[in-house]
Amino acid sequence: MPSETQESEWRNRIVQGDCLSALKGMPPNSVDLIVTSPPYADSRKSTYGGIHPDKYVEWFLPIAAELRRVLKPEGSFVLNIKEKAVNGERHTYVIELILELKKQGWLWTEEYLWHKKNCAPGKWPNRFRDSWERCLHFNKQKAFAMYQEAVMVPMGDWAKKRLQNLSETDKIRDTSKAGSGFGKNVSNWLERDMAYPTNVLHLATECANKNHSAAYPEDLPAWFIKLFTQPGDLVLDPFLGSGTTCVAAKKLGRDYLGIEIKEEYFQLAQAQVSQHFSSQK
Amino acid sequence: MPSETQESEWRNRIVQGDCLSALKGMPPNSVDLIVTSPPYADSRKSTYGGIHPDKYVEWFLPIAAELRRVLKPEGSFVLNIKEKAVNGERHTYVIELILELKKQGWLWTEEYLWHKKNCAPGKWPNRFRDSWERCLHFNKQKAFAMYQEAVMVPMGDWAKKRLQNLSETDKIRDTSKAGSGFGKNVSNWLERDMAYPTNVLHLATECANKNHSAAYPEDLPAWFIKLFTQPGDLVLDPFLGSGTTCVAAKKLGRDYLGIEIKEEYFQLAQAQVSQHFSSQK
DNA sequence: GTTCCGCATGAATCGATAG
DNA sequence: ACTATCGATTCATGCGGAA
Repeated sequence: MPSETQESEWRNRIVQGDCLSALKGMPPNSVDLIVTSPPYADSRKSTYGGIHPDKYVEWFLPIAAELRRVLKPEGSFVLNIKEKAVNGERHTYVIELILELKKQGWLWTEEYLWHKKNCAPGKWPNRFRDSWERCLHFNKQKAFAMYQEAVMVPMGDWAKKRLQNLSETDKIRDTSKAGSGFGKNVSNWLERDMAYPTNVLHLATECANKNHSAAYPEDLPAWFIKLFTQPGDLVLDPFLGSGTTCVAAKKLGRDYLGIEIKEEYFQLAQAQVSQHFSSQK
Repeated sequence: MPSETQESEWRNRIVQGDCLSALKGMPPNSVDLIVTSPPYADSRKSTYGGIHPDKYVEWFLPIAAELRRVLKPEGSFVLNIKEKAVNGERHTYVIELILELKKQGWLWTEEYLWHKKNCAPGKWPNRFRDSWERCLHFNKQKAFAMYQEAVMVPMGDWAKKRLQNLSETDKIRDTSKAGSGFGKNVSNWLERDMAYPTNVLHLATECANKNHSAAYPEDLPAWFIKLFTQPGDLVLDPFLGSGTTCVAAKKLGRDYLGIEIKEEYFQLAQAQVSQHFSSQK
């Protein structure tokens, strides 16, 4: 960790260390977006020092307070998380966390979903395979940065047909509408082969043939990075893992800052990001 | 409402009245499955007497206590619900309700999702269209009835490719085999091509062109009815609305009980169910 | 009898305006 | 300052009429 708290020291770096300590060294109001997938409760205890579900909220809250401090007022915080099933029930630490984060001052703006196209197989007597995770969206204030056009998607089939066969009367009608001042955005209609997405991301999980267990597809942080930042903005992941968030940010021309406590993952993350640089040049 | 509390009085009927009062007249441990979509907070205030978001939990809890009383020990309770956006934030009444239901003794077994294929349009500066709702699954005890085979689905790409590559003669042969009742082999193949679903239901909302506004596609209760009951079991919907749950139950050979307070919806629900009867005969 | 196209219609939400 | 109402925005779906 650098001892200076100048902003330039906190850009395009991967820091090894405890994220709470590292965050405390950072200047306030300097991050545009936080995207992270924290260690899951009790899972992979051997590899990551799992947190017991009953202790999860109290473990996370001090970190969240620091995240709130370093985030810009118009910034966003996206938390990818899913509660485990414990003793046949869904544990409540995630929803308790939402309530506590609100007490901390966070606004719970939205709950996006990651609907996994392919999820781990398995069979249990009391439940099916879990194919979704929460992407909780928090803010410091009601007015925050959002660039919706950056994530538009092609429209449904019907639109293609419509646009192909756009009749003369249709065109005339649209024009006259605009002329009379009612249809304020003709361009919207004419250029309309793209639509805004919904709050569900339907992405596949990353394939397993990489030499790390990144259960977080690059498309996930990439989507939120496009949606909530512009090129040159700073993206923070306090639980970097194998580096996915930083790679996504760099590929999109954003600055990144990753924090990772485990030596092994820290090395891996550095390698992933460097690899991208070299392949770029 | 009947004054008797004999079980036969509470099967294959639609009751008009306040659901809390009606439930209190019911015998305990008599229902196999409760599937319902209660009036959403503050919505349809004009037509349904909307409940204020801040009062939602306290309004729902006494009803939930009665539901728990009438549910069989091995029964399930599926609650389709989604929180509103209030003042730019997602309201917390749904997650507070989960915590309170647990205090009441319910087990929060799972959270299924309804991922809507088509969701309401709209554009806002701070969020996208909401295309999902929660289907919270609660139980009285850890061991409950679940018939997973009843909701198996055709397998994914692997099966599709196989079917694509089948020659026409193969298809005909397979079809005729199946149709003629031969072929344990065929059924084996079919079973191999079937997989257990996940905890996400990807269904379209019912379209508006019907003469009632059932914003609850019949496939949704039907799926849970198949999953958690057997023919002859009793399915309860304490907020019946236009009757969708009862129609789904009856079509699947289950007994039903619907409770609806609004005269208009009560009439509509009765009509819907009768219509199904007559078209059956 | 098909296929195609036009159209109305939402379990929505926000911001502005009015009381 | 707080609540109530209204207009604007937006797109997948299925019906009905047309080709």
